[in-house]
Amino acid sequence: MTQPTICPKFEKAISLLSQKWTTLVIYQLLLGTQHFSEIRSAIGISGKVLSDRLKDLENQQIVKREVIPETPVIIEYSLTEKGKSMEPIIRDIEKWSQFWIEPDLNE
Amino acid sequence: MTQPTICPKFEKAISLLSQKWTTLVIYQLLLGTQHFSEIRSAIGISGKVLSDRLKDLENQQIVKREVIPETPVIIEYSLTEKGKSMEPIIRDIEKWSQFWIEPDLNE
DNA sequence: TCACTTAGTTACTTTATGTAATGAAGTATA
DNA sequence: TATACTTCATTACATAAAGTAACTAAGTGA
Repeated sequence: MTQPTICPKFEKAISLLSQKWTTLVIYQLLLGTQHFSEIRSAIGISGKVLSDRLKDLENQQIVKREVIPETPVIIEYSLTEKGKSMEPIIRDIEKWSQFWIEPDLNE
Repeated sequence: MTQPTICPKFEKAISLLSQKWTTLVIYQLLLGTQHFSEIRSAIGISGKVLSDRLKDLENQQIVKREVIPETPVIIEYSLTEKGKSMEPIIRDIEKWSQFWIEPDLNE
């Protein structure tokens, strides 16, 4: 029996979104351009993992990293068009969660 | 500086969706009721992880597990209302991926 | 000089996934 | 009645991903 394989584009999108923190980083950047430590403290991610995630997202052309050559140098992270185009997905998750999720009380 | 914390409902939804395989399992069940080994071979997940995921999703009331007392016993997995309500999220990811994702050639 | 900041990195620990073998309950065939 | 096969799992073990904490380089400011 040949199985209908899952579309590789969809699979790739899923593997991106099912990495921990990816969605929250994008969610945070939907608010606008931010610095490393802003994202870090806003979503409570560690420096190491944020650094990894931002690299992944840059490679996927979802996040843009800009070095502003002032002194001291300023580094700005923002969403590309591709990144911004994920907003509907994230808004849907947001809406769904408001309606359907009961937050855990013991956390 | 007090940070605007992220909504716990949204966070919980995100942590659910960012578990590996969760979305693909739901995606598969959007096609209708299925048996363990159907899901397994359709999305290429291992028995162990599928077992874990289905338990998680049952606990979240996203998936319903029904034991049909025939002989041999038949076990059917399907989406609850809550599970079905995730369809728009998944369709959005699907649409987004079709437009924006270049599949990796080397995989 | 000393303390503090930003944007990371490094070494190490813990948790999550993956792989492969196994089990229980049943069927199907010789 | 062996035996081989199926389904829905579980177990033991290996590897990969994420978390923690200390550290670095370059700069500020007192």
